[in-house]
Amino acid sequence: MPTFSEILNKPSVFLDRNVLSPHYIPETLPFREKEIERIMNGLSPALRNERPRNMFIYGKTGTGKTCSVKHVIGKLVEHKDKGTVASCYINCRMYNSRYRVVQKITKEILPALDSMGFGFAMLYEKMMGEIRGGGKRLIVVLDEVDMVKDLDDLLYTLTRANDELERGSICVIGISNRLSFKEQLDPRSRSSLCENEMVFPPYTATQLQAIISQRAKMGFKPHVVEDSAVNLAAAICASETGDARYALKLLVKSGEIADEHSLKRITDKEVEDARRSVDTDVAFEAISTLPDHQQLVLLSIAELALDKGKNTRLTTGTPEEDDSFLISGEVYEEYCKTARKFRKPRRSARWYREYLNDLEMLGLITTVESGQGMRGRTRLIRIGYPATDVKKIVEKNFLIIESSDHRGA
DNA sequence: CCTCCACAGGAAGCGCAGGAGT
DNA sequence: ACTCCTGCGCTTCCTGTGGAGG
Repeated sequence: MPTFSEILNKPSVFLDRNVLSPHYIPETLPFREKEIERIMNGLSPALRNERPRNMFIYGKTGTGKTCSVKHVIGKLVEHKDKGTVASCYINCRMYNSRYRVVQKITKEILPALDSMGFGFAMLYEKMMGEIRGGGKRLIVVLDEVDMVKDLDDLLYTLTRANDELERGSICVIGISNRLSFKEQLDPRSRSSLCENEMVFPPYTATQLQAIISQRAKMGFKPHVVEDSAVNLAAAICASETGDARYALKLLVKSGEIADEHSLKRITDKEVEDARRSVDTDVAFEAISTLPDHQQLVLLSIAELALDKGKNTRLTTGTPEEDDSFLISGEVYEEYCKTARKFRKPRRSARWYREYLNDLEMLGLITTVESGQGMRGRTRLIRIGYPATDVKKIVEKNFLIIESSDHRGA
């Protein structure tokens, strides 16, 4: 049995793990100089006590959108003549409705107030009072803005608020990784949010390589990471999505693997191993935090996909145009069975469709509208992760839930 | 051509939880 | 302690929608 001091004194390849965290904001963001300058220009009116124009930023995940905005906001509030500038960063995955967003803003600018349980009108008045009173130039960053359910209402509220304010103002910066969501917006809210638009392109392989090696130098002890390992990590990410966050995860995991095996260096092999491990970690995280019924739907899809795989095992040589698509209706039937098996009251078919949309948004499944050859209009569903893994994760989760239920009952 | 099927997704409304106002 | 109000998850009902089949 090791002691804590033994564990703490165990040699490690890491120098500073914080640097490798996706939340770390470096002093300089390579390859984003132009974008940062534009954001700074856009927000600079706040320092002259004017209202900055709203801004909408989009780009794929891990292209440095959030990082750049946080970087600029950080510089802004550090500025010596910041005057009445205030900022509020909101991740809309957690604050996904007009009510929650306004509640979060109010709590942020009025920390003394215990904002739980107020009605919307009350919160709104408190917020407005605070902005008016301080003549505040409030900058609200709405990250993953497409997650907000009543976004039109929210944007309307926030832009209308400016008309009511004779002192102070609200400026909205929306960040999204889905370009298409802009089309679903009400024309009025679209024009107000998109007063100023920016696109963050994905990093190229060489850019990723530079970013990773910069971070690796700060995060690991000298000469730990082999150059070829950095190149491999960059190549893996560039070929998949150009997601810099994924690249950082790979590095961290590689380091952990190296520590585990008491290795002094990180080579291609550790990166390869890390890749497999990161992929299952991501899936596990995404799936196990899902609400119960979404997990049940996912499990049903996984089981049907496995059944179908077995039946069509004879015709193995059809990787393209594989008919592993499932029909919405049959998945719902399977879901009802699964729900009964786990003694959960089943949700209605309408709500089940809503779950499908959520699962698709998370990239756990993909769906396509049925074309010809199909009867009627339905959705064809395909699972995004290996069905066996999904099944294992969900069933494990439910075994835990069930056993704790029994103890409770 | 029309009708039917098998769904998609909008609208309305319901019950509940939890805080405000009295 | 009570009533009122609000947000939220959900169901029920309903109106599209696009190909299959007669």
